Amino acid sequence: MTIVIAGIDFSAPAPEVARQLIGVTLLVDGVGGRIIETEAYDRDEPASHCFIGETPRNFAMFGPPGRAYVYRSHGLHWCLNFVCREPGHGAGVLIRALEPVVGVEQMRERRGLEDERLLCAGPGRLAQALGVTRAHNNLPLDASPFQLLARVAEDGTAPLKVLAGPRIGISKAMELPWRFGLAGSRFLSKPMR
DNA sequence: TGTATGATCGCCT
DNA sequence: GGCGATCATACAG
Repeated sequence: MTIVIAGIDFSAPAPEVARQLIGVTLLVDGVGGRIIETEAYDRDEPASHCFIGETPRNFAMFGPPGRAYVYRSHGLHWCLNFVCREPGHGAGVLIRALEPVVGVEQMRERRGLEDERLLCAGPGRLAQALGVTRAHNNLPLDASPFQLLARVAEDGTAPLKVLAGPRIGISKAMELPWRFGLAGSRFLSKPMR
């Protein structure tokens, strides 16, 4: 069984989906932009919420692929993930940053901030700018309020340059290069190296 | 440019 | 009881 949204097969392994998501446009209620930074997580690896098995918090990650998994981080921030692999596996992609494109003014209002560079540079900031909360947990990504738009074919120039590196803010499985980012983008939460 | 710290809460041990 | 898949602010150098 495969589920394809915006040209991406969400039943693929998380690192693969994470890499392919770079350049895809994500809108929530018509507000959003181009994904430029992601991280992959899988139940077989101890940095993942799924490592310990299914719980009330992470149940969405064990559901069908192509849905959202939203969790609260540090009691303050919401973070948005895309579920992948087959149902019951436990894998997902954390959306860490995007380049604001549509509804920039509304994002500014939600964030109470002028600097466009910091509107969506980080998972907590991104969720706030897009108005993502627990209410979005377990919702399918191919239906309202979500909208995923396939990466537009580059106009004959070079394909997107995607770099990989260690994930941010974790203390386990640091060796996995499962963070992906668009090379040189100024909207990254941190530069890639 | 870098390191430290507080805010704040659900979930796990 | 403790600890985050974080962020903003406050300082030091």
